[in-house]
Amino acid sequence: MEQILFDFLSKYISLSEEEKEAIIALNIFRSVKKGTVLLKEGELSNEGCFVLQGCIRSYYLIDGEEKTTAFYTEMDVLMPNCVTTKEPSKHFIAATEDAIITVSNPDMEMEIFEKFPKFETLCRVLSEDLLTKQQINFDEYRTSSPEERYIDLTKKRPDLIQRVPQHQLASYLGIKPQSLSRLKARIIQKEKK
Amino acid sequence: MEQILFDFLSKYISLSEEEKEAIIALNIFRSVKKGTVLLKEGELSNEGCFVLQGCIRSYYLIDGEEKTTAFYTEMDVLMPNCVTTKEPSKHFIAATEDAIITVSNPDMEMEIFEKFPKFETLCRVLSEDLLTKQQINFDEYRTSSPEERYIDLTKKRPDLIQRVPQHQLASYLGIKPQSLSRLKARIIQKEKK
DNA sequence: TTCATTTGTTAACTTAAGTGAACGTATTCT
DNA sequence: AGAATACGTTCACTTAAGTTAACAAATGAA
Repeated sequence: MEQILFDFLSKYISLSEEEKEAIIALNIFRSVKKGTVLLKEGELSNEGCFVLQGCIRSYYLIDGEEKTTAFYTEMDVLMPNCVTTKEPSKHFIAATEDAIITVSNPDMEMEIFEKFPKFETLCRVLSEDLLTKQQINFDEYRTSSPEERYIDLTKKRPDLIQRVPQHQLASYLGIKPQSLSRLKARIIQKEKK
Repeated sequence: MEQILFDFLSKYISLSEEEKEAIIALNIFRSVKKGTVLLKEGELSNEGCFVLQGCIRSYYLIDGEEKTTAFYTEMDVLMPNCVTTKEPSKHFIAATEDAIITVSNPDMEMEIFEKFPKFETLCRVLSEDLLTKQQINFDEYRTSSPEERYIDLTKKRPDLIQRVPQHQLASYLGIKPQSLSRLKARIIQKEKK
């Protein structure tokens, strides 16, 4: 299990055995059951997480309706907005599948940064990386239609279409479940021609 | 002019005179004329910038049409995606108004990080901050309609509505200029009632 | 196993954004 | 100054998503 985390980290820096042990000593691995809500609207949290296995979803509750804004799967980093803003969360975080994650908070980071300064470089590069990915994602969302977004998703994250309920997927694409069904039918029609 | 930059940085760390001088010595201030294209699609750049005055715009050219995805104004940090991805840029960056900016690249960062390690902490915290802001922005975009986005913009960035051409604004809101005109007329109608 | 809830699809109708064109007004270039 | 271009709005028509409702299938709990 630890190996997945170290594989991910090795994309950014190489770790000595001592450093790996320091990470394991933090005892950060958690197992989460499907349906578990990790963060509710209005709550404060200072924990970020890394997904080793399973699927975690972020969503807003607006006029009694769930609006899904993100799915975090294997090798994804999840940092709730309230960790940075230090204000009550406006969104929910919940497990859409059974999941195994690691959990960390700023105090733990500080501790590690002091022992091993290169972890701060890791975190800087990682968050610059995440920022760019997020920016590209946002730009793609802005510059495409729901249909294009769906087709794009079948290419970039084909697993999501299988593992996630369609109404959550529709919401993630910015439309209603009925529109997603219609859109899929439309695509099949086009393919036949 | 330098003062604006130091005011911004002081939100994250306090700087000694020596550190301020080290920054000034880098000679990073640039003046940019309205209309100047700073980055074209297909080009590579490793320069990020900070806007001291004026307005810089990011946009994509899709089927001969400009799709505006961001406006950077006073105190905003602009990091083109290609700086991180190291692949040819997919978007353009241009000055929508005359502007004064600072420019920096990873080599300059490295140099500063070595002399003053706390600059790396600054950059880590700054990019974590930007990531969260970007995430909140994206979530708001996803969970609202063009009309809501327009009303939201009048509250959060009222200056933009005055200083930016309406067709760029429409594109930024994810609609055509005609729809923006219609939407504004609709809002006025509602206000009358 | 059965009953209830959740989920996914289809259909008819409504609403709002896209499209193409016209028109008046700025702005810019020569 | 005059012509050309760019800009913003309005209009009629098209297109796609929202809404409401019905129904079938899958899932889950009693």
